[in-house]
Amino acid sequence: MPKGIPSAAVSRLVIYLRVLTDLEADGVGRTSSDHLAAEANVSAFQVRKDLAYFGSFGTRGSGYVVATLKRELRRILGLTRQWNVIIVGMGRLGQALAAYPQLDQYDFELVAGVDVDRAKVGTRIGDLLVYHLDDLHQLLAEQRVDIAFLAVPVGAAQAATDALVDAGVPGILNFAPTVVSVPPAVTVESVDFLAGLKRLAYFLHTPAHDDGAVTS
Amino acid sequence: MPKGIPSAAVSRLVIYLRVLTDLEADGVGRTSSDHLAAEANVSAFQVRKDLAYFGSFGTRGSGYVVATLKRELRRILGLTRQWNVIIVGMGRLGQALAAYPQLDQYDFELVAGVDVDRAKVGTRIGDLLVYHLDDLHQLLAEQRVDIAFLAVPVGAAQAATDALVDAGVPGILNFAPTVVSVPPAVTVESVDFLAGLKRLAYFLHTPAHDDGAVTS
DNA sequence: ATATGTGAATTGATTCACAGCG
DNA sequence: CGCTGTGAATCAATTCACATAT
Repeated sequence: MPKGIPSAAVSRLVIYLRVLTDLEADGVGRTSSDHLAAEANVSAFQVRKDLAYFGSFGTRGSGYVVATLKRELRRILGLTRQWNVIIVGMGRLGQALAAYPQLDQYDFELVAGVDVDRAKVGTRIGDLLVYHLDDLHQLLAEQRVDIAFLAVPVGAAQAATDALVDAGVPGILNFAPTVVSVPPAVTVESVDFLAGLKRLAYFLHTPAHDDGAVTS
Repeated sequence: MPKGIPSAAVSRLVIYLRVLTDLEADGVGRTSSDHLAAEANVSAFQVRKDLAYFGSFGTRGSGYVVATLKRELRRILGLTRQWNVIIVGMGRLGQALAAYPQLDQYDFELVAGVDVDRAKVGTRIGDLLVYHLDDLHQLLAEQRVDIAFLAVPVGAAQAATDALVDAGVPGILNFAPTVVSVPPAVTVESVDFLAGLKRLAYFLHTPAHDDGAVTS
């Protein structure tokens, strides 16, 4: 069924899922596209269209059952299986990520750290055993790895990416403020706060904005 | 001149600026849309169109002068003036941001920390003096503040945002994994690694991807 | 009566082809 | 002759209006 889905729609599904989680925690049983739209800062049309890309999950006249829609969104987003994650680069950022509390909320499981610093290799940081970047193949032989958090300095990002690709890691969440190149079989998402900061500078610097809304 | 500029174009300008900075560091004096495109993982059409939104900066037949184009992009993005930044939420993330090395590279100047923990208020973290959230007005009276890094827990994000809006902070870089609402006069950019992670899960989970490229 | 689901219309962004200039 | 700059064309995404189901 997924055919030509705007990737912006996927970003919004993530938001809807959060809203639903909050609603469920508040004991709300049913909701509507209007309500979801208000919480997510988008239009109700948008909510219904985004959901329609994947199926139909509501009942006309009465809206959506929170628990049902939440379950469906988790399924659509792939959040019903376990994802094994390694952290590449155990500096300040890598360590902060290792200590991040709610990662396992949706079965993201940290399975190892990776660094090039021999002083760190073999130690435990948090409860992650640290491997050397050169031992990635060995690590991947022992352990399925779905996702790598790339938390190395800019200058090391492409080389580390190449090593990850070579070892067969299919997904990379890139925290380095640079574009990394990968072959088509590998998927990269970037989390780039310096880019966000500079976009913000642009919007503040330049009049002509009417929004007040959010981007990811 | 800025009229109906795709916000994706702004994101790409940030990338082009990085590429130019690298080129300059390598002593390269001239470049072309083809070359920039290759480095930024986009098409040469895209590079030229993005630049054309703001003016014309090259010379036909020979391309762009690195130093000139870099200067123009800095000007367009608003990176030629100083931006005063406060960090709201001096927990693990706030402290990591306070210690981030290259922030002043483009005149982003950290001027204060903010927290609600009385044990932190009045102390220095890094070299940031920490204010109480309730004293924002006082802080803003002493000091121009252009941008707040919102690094508080999810549950506190909207309340802290309201306080920032009320105190008159025009720009917010939101690190909390939630949508915050602001009036139209305030600009928010979000840096949401959990959302990025879930998008990544979706793309890995769902076939139908041909890309290998990046998003911000 | 009410709120979803969806084809059609509109708006927006990207791609293209080539005119324009050095 | 080469590479930029840009109107025109294509492609994608959002908005809308309303038919549809409960």
